[in-house]
Amino acid sequence: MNAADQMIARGIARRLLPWFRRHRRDLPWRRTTDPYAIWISEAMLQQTQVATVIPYYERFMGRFPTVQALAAAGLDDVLRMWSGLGYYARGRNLHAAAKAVVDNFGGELPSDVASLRTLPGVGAYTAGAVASIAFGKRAAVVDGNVARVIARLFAIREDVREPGTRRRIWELAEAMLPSRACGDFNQALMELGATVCTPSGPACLVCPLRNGCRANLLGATDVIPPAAVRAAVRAEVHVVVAMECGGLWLFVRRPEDGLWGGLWELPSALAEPGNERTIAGQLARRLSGAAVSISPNAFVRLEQQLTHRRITFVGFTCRSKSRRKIENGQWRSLNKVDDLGFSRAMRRVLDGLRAAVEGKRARVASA
DNA sequence: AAATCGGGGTA
DNA sequence: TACCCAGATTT
Repeated sequence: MNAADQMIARGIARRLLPWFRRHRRDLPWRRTTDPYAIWISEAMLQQTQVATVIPYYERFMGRFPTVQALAAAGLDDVLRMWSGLGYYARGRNLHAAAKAVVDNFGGELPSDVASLRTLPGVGAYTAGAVASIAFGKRAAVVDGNVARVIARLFAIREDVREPGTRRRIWELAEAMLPSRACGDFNQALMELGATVCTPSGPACLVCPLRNGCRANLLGATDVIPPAAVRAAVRAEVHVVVAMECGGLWLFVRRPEDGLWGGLWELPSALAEPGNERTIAGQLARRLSGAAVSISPNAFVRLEQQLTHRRITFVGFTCRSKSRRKIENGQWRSLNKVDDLGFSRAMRRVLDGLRAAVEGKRARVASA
């Protein structure tokens, strides 16, 4: 880092901290000093916007108010509270980390970056955030907001996702840290990125750092930082088999690794456009262990957009002669599955199934 | 270094 | 539609 960068870096906090005191949003996790609560919020905020997190945070803290409560809970219970929030490894890691805090740290969240980093799901960002915000330690953070703000302040035109660029941005973030109020300073940088120094159309006119910002002086905030190059979205078809026997339906738990790891679902399999019913038939036969006939028509067909794929769900019903015991499976009433964690996509499939079952019941009743 | 992992907000 | 969000982990 050169001397000019050092000069700029040291002047940031003096302008940013007063701005933050006036403009800080009132967020649930800013009303507490409990390190556990702050940690939960940071885990939920990974790749997830503030507005999305708020209701999940409130529910989660109501159900697991302490690290002991979280550590004592079952994984299913944790994933159920995470249901719909996405990136479910976060929930699994949080649960494992809570147990580690109880087992290895006497039930108190460690306060230093190195110890925090040993917890599953706690990376460089989260360790710095918890250390600085919850414990007042002098630790930097770099998230998407901070990377964008720093790239613009110093007119860094390289891809901020490149490791070399990331290292430079971390160094600058550390150089900018004031000697105290580091938690506020880190939050201020992120708040600025979220509300003023936005990805497109930043509000430079009201930015407290506009005078020292090289991208602003160059009129280059629209090209700094450069947009990410993203992988193409691929299309997939997932068939779903809703297998019923005596009013109960078969649910299975997905393997812990991979998409929607550890969540529950109606049994599903990857298919190709056109062979949905064939694949569904094979899946149904494998599950029931006997010849079964699946419905001629799909009870639901819907699309779920993920970041890197567009998944079409096609669901078929079938009736099993017996409720076979399936590993990681349960036979449940359709209306009593609130204790299971589902993906957003599977919840929509289940809504479609309930509607189809209700519709059939109504037709039978009126006949 | 690259791939993987969700779902929603916003222009 | 395209891009991004208080990233971490695995390969």
